[in-house]
Amino acid sequence: MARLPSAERRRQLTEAAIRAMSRDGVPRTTTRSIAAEAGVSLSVFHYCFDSKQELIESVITTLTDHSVTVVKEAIRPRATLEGTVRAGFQAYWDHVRAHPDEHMLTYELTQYALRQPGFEHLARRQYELYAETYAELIEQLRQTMGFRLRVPVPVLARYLAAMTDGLTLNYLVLGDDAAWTGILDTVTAHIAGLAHET
Amino acid sequence: MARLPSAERRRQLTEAAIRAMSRDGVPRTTTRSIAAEAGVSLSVFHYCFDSKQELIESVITTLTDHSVTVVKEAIRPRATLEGTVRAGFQAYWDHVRAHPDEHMLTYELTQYALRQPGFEHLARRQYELYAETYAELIEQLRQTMGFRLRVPVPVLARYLAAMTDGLTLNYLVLGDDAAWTGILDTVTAHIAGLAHET
DNA sequence: GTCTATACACCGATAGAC
DNA sequence: GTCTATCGGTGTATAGAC
Repeated sequence: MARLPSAERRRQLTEAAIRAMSRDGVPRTTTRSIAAEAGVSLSVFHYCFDSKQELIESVITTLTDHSVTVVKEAIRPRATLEGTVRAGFQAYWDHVRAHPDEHMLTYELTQYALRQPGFEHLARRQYELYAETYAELIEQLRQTMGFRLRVPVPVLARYLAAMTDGLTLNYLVLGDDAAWTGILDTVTAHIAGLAHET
Repeated sequence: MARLPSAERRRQLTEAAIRAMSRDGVPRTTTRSIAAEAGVSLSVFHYCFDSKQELIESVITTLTDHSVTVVKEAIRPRATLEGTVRAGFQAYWDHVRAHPDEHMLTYELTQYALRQPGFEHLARRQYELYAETYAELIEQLRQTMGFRLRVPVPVLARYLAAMTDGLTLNYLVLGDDAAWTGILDTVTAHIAGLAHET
């Protein structure tokens, strides 16, 4: 087995864990299966990570940063405010439909973190980061496109984060792609209606 | 050990499992800990249930029916439509704040069911039942209080189910009780605004 | 520092005695 | 119906080779 620096091995094992957990689910993913997926022995795993928890912490931070990137890239100014909101939701929704396993995994890891003593902060960081990301994007759009909001930015940001979270989870459970267009339309109209021109 | 009929033992074990899982989380709840919580031996457990999966199926159906009852009891006609919606959200929200562990457990069990081959139908049944319950309540309120809706009932029902689900999960992760009143106000105004008098 | 081999306690599940 | 013994598999730890 090639001798690689520990940092590189950690990256390999983290990516292997994301693949294995997305495919098999968190509970069924064992340290042995992660090591096999990365092509190393179980002992190498425990040389790079003190425990399975430490590996999962690495997985959570990696995936959280990725999700924030997805949301940030989904939203950018268009011709009208309603069009901007619609395109943003659509881009995010397309990502959910294209990568359901990855989104499912983030929910599983949230539950894992909430139940693991000393890991609650990772779940909170994840959800706070979502709300902060939405808040930044709203503020940015507000300045670029010029409008006022009928509700405070932090309230709208948390509402957006929670609502998209709920829609995503319900889609992952129920599927039925066609059923959500009407809901996205209703939500889009609501959000756009919360803003008015200055 | 007293010799009880198998059906009674199943009920005891199901209730013991709900207590143990709410307290310790699903992954940490072992068949041995459930048996101990119910005051029986491990073998009695495997006499009443073929597997841990079969016990969990019993837990899921029990809790799903309970959640539906909570939502149904939360919503009943008041003086105004906005007041009805507000009181409904408030009653549901009070239940979430009073029993966070039970709500957390339902999310964990949803994830469990989605990942367990042959159990996906339990997760779907759960979420379909929520949407159906909301649809029934909307229809019932519509006839009692007399109003029309700007969106089809099934769309509004699914939207309500998904949104309350997302708000609940975000509250369970972030806590911060005070932060959600503004969001509940915004949502209440939106939902009430989707209806108009006939 | 990196990797191999092996051992241990615990889990879910089952067979078989009483 | 109830219990003991036991199985393969899991997370974790460590002694020691390279």
